Amino acid sequence: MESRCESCIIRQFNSLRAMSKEELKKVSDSKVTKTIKKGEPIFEEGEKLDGVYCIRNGISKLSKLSANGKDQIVKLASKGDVIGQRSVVAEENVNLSAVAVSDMEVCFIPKEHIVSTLQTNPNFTLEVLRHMAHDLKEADDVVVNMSQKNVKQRVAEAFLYLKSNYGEDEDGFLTLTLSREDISNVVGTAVESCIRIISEFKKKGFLKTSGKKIGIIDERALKELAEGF
Amino acid sequence: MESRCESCIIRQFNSLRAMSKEELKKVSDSKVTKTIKKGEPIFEEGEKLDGVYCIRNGISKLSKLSANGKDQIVKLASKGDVIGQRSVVAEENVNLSAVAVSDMEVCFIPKEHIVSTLQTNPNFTLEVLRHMAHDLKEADDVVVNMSQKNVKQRVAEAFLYLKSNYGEDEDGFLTLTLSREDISNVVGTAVESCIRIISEFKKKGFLKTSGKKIGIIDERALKELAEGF
DNA sequence: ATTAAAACCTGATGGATGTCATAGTTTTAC
DNA sequence: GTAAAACTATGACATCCATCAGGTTTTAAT
Repeated sequence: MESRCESCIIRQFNSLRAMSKEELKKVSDSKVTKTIKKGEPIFEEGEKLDGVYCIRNGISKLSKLSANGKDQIVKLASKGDVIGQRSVVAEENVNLSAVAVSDMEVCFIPKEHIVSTLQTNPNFTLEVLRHMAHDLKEADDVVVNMSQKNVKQRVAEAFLYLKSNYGEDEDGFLTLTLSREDISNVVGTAVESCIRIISEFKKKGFLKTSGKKIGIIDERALKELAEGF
Repeated sequence: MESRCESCIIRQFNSLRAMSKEELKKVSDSKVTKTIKKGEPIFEEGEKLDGVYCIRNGISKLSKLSANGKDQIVKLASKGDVIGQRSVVAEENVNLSAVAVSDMEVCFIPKEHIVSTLQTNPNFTLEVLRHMAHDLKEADDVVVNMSQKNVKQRVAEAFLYLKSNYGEDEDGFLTLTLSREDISNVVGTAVESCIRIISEFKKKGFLKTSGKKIGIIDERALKELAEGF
């Protein structure tokens, strides 16, 4: 299952594409590919990371524990995303926990290679910077949504997000199946409230469910609801 | 009032300190110092920025308009902060509006100088990256606070933040006086709710007010409240 | 296949918070 | 210096949403 970074397609989607051949060779020689089962952690909030993780397959939730004991999911990361980068760049302990929400395959890249490339290859640094600028914008948007939209709107948005980012299967169900609790933790609400809203959306014909799988039937209605019409 | 960037103390607090003498000279030759009165905008959401603004004096609110017409304040920027950087780096229109909440003096730096330095000076790029990594962490924290803390806790936090970042005057009032509406927009709540909570804090002896000025009396109580005890 | 555990769902209830109405106070502008 | 405008404050009320309690269904383990 091992492979060379130089020929890894995933790399095209992230900042590693700005590395030179030699830099990439060093990374490839020292990287370690790991398999992570659904539910297992990649790293935990507060840990000191010795490198970053490049996601080859699967999806991870990045979350932060709040004072009241609830986990707020701040971001979902998938194929091509590099996680742990923020903390390596800032030379701080990691501020979020990463847990697999589906089986994953990731490459661990020791930070020495990242740090030394950051110090010498401005193209790479700029590429990382651009990605972080994008993440920051998204985070700003999340802040606004959290404070200005109600739970129903945020639940609607969450499903639209899941569809547009991870797609749906041949039966029209969202490819990424999250537990009701995970959905609640994305939305920032109580599990019961979240379930109630899903039921309501089902009754109104916006959604369909089958076990924990959820499918979007009326995307337009969800969009209008999320936008506040 | 004009001065050279090379001898500007402000620079020590931001990423410009990683510029070389020559780079800084070019910036200094092309920069334009502007005075902005309280209440006036520096730039508006959606605009295309031709440069960044380095704050020499005063404080600006960075906010985003939500679908329901309310302005959510995402960040307060002050002396030494460089604003507009995210959008210049990402080559996107700016995602936030910047409005002065006190009289300000800012230096406008054309983006050519920023972009060319980003492409050639890895130290500078890394410095900008570190700042952005820090902002991203803060944004993550705000997301968690917004979703997991109640309004009372967030109001308490806001005052603690204002004290620790901008200090208080000789009479014990917060140096930065925001309108009740601005406080509400930081906290993400209705003005009336915010005012009611301020009244409650006053009755409990946590705060004192004098006109729109607010002073913290019992910092410990506010901290405990914000942390959820 | 059986049982235990986990996840999902629904109802009842109370507290938190937004909205509307109205009045007092401070600031601004002429 | 005065009137208008903007801001601050408080009450009444409706709604949203979290919590608790109790059920059902699904999943996992033996």
